[in-house]
Amino acid sequence: MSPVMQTPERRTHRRDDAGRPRPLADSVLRMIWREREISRAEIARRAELSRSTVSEIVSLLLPTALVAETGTGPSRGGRRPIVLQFQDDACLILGVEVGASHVAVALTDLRGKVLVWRHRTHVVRTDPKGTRALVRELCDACLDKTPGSRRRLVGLGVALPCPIDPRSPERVSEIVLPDWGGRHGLESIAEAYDVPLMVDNDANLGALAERWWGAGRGVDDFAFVKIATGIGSGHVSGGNLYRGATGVAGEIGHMAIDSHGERCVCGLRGCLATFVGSQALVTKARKLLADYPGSMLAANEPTITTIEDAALAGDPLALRLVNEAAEHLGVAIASMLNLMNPAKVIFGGGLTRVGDLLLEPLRETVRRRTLVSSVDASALVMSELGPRAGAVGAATMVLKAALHDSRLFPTSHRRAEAS
Amino acid sequence: MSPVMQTPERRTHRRDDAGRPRPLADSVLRMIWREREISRAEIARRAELSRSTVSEIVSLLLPTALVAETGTGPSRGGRRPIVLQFQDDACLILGVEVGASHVAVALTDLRGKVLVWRHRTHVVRTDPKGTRALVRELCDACLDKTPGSRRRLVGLGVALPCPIDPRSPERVSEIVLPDWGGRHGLESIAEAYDVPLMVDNDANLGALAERWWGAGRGVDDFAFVKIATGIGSGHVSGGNLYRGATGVAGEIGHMAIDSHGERCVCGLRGCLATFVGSQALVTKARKLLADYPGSMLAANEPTITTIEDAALAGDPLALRLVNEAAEHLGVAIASMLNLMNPAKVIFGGGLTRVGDLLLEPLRETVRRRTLVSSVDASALVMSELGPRAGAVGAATMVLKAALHDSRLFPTSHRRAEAS
DNA sequence: GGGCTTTGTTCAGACGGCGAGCAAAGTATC
DNA sequence: GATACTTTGCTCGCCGTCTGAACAAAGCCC
Repeated sequence: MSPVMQTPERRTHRRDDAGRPRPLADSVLRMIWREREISRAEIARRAELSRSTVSEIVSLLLPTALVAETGTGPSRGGRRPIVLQFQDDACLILGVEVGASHVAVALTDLRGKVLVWRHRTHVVRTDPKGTRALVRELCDACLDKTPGSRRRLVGLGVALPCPIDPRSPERVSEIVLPDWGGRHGLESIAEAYDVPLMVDNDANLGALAERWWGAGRGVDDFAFVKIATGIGSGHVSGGNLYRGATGVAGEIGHMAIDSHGERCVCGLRGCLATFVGSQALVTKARKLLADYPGSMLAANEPTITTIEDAALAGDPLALRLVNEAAEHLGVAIASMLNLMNPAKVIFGGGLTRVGDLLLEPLRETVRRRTLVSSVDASALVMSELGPRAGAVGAATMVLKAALHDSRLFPTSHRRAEAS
Repeated sequence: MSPVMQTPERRTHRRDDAGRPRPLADSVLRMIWREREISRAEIARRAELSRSTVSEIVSLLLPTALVAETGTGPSRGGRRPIVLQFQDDACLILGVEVGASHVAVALTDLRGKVLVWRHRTHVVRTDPKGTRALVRELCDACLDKTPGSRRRLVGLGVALPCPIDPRSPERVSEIVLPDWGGRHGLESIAEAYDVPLMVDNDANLGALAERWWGAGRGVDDFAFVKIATGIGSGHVSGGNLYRGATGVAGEIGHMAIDSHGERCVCGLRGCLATFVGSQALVTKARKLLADYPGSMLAANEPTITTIEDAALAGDPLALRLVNEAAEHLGVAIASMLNLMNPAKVIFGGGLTRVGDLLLEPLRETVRRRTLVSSVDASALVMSELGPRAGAVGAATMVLKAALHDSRLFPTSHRRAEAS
């Protein structure tokens, strides 16, 4: 039962695993997914099940087309095993990222591979209606490029640029998105495709994407810090997303790192966001331009993109801005490490374009500022998924839900609508 | 499977619920515990089980003496139900708190009620051997006061004043307790009683105690902030303890709230602990004494206790110290709220003696400093368990483990040693 | 080729939980 | 007070799930 699922489940059942056909079938399916290729005997050994049970479960899995027999594997001193292979292309998932000023849609397979990608800038904050139409348009475009995709669609995942309370996932914050009327209103799109809709915050889904496909693979406790217009973080704890009481956990941008600093919109003084957000950097660049008359930034009105470009080109002013941002970010990260004790911190979002220019001074700051040294410098890394993290994470949320309740897969027993 | 259990489980089993007699028996037992008194039919309704299944499970539970039939309840329009009552006094638990400078032991029943309490100050940090002997002595004293207690003992829980990594619970931090040689060495005591040993950090166990018996009842996401020699926090998320990657989560005392502040032992500048810890308050009191010649604190060398007393008596200097501590604490709490989004914050430890003197300015600071207002002022409250939170929490850890695996209860099928 | 191992299947059986049915013991209605 | 109805707790047969034993097929090793 995903806390962020909006559409009701297709069948009712009483307890978490009861009423479901073959309680262990899903865990066997997940193992095949995880291992990609595995034999029945190997499943039995790893899951500590009897070979007869595994055999019976596999015979139920084969007709779903999610798993296929693909030849034989190497002998272990006896009969050669039949290789069972998870069919990554058996189904498709739509992952949508709605940012502050853009919409991106990824059509993925069951291994997180992006098959079709659509991206368009849009005034999301002020135009909810147009944004909804755009999401629909880009989703349709993705599906139309892939024959038969509607029939094989598992679900629609959406990353939104505001906190989502798992208890009422249809609501969006009226503070962050004042023109949206408190609702994202994307239900009709999922209904048009007859699939479940799931939504969550973009930082959470970025974290999820890194956990499954990126720098967070195999790491059960880490933080994903997204530096874009604002700064948000998603936290994975014990392998699962940490959401807090009302789903607004991860507002690392509003940690106070200097109680004498400037007042922030959130009410605190000296928030991290007042030092490191795009707007803060641009403002600071303007202020310092007088001291750096030869800077590349003097040519035009500075933007976050030109600052990044200048830093990569070695411009002293831009480098100073990045260095100071790293210093402030380091203080907040150090506090976060002491409080939440992740094993790793993954940085995503726009500013990560500058790569080690940001990361090196950041590592140095954190190294100087944590005695308990809950993480060493090597645990501060850049996102591996880059700008696609949000949309891929949205698709991953659907994949995760389906792998934990395989009845969500549209295999055989479901719809026969037109593709 | 508790992550902090040190002694191996009594029987081996393969999966979490497999190999265990009656998978649903423990959840029925927990329901009876939770409801105190309940009929078979009511259990069947709430757990969505058939009456026949419940009947059979109860017939297994009755011989354990954890549950007893105690008459009949009111009719609901038909035959009157037989009341099943959880027997809180069927077993006993030892909960130990080892503080920086004291040892306390509570012998509790299965409802967290403290039956015997022993407390003694001791130089814990510098005398590991004497501390271990003292723990043993106080435990023996508790057991000796209660006839037959050794036979009915479920386990030994210990709260330690340093982070505990669930993956190696026998280890203690060499930084926090340098004289202890990296190990707490309490295994032999549990072995002497032939019960499992479980250990965890004192802030975590304070949080657990408040969750089960205090201000955190029914709250699935909250933070417990312990203000004593240092400042630590325990976090409950989704009803369970949040431990982080290596069990050191909750070092709220080392959040940086002023990057220009004094350097802290931890490497950061302007840590909360440099403003609000006992030592910080005493130092500050000395510094300010010149400005407050009439202060009650001028009589003797100020200590944290005399400062608390003076504040309660209305002394201006002491009140100023408390107010400023509340202000700094408020900044850290606000940041923590933004990052972790608890529904409530519970304050424990020594400084809480001053009560609303601390809480009121704290609430005001937090109110001013959180726009997203993830908690309102009423969600900042004092501990309900006070100085016993640690020891009671240690016992609760054992109780929780036993209620999730009733084979830990020493009922019938176990030892017949001398009591 | 013979002995051994491994794989995957079949089949009888154990076990947990379920629903039907029933007696006991209550309430509601006349 | 008699009758009808409800609720409780138990017994019993049934079903689905998983298991172990047995077996054939297919490999390895000597």
